[in-house]
Amino acid sequence: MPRNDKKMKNSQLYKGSLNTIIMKLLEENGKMYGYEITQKVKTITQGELNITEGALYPALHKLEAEGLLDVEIEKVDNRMRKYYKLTETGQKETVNRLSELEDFIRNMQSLVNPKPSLEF
Amino acid sequence: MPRNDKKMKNSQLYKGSLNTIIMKLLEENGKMYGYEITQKVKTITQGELNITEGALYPALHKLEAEGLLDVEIEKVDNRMRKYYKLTETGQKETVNRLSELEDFIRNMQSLVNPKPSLEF
DNA sequence: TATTATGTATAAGAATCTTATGTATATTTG
DNA sequence: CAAATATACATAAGATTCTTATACATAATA
Repeated sequence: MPRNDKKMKNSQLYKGSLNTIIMKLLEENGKMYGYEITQKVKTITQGELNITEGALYPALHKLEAEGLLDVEIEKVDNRMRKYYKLTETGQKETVNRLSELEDFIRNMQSLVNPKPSLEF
Repeated sequence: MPRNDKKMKNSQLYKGSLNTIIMKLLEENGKMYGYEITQKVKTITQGELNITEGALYPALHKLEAEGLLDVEIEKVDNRMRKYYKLTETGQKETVNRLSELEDFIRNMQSLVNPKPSLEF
């Protein structure tokens, strides 16, 4: 059974951003399951970012182990789903992560798009 | 001889962005040496991003090995400097990397700051 | 004279991700 | 209806990138 995923590989730039993405999506949507997260990200980025299972599931397990996520298992259509949601700690930490992301983006833009000192 | 660098550690988000930063700075400044790059980045980001030597020098060596950078050794004040500059290939690749960075930032903003469908 | 600044370098280990699998059920397509 | 695709989870091996800790050396400062 071949996996015909056309694995166009993500830019190295995404390395390190997965946890923040997961936490933000959970903050926004209350609870989500793994597969749903991959699809949501694909949709939002118009196919530009594809989260692989090999990255996603270990990340979810780690966030759970760190006490940032809670899990709740459901069975839908005879298929298992593991719904994740932010714990209270997770909610607080999400604020920090999003703040870090803003700083990061701002810094990257400063580096790449340096403002001319003055113009006229 | 202790290094008293107050190593406040960088956010994981920066992981994967170092090559792009180096190439952009070289595109902008023509040629730079390693230490100069660390200082420039520190200045531009107002101390928020500190590139460590352990990350920088291997990255420079790799970019050189990939044919994206050329190196030229100078001796200033009896101290060695290795000036790096983009090769022609490196210049072309820099355009791609910057384009990737723009896409990355755009995608992260879409994920984190989803637009309301319509507002009024 | 001891520390800090300048300057390069590498090695060990951590963290994150890709790639390749494995298992299982439901749905769609040829 | 059989095969492929979609849905849904999981892990292991290896690659890549980075942190941390060193190492060496000279110049400037406290």
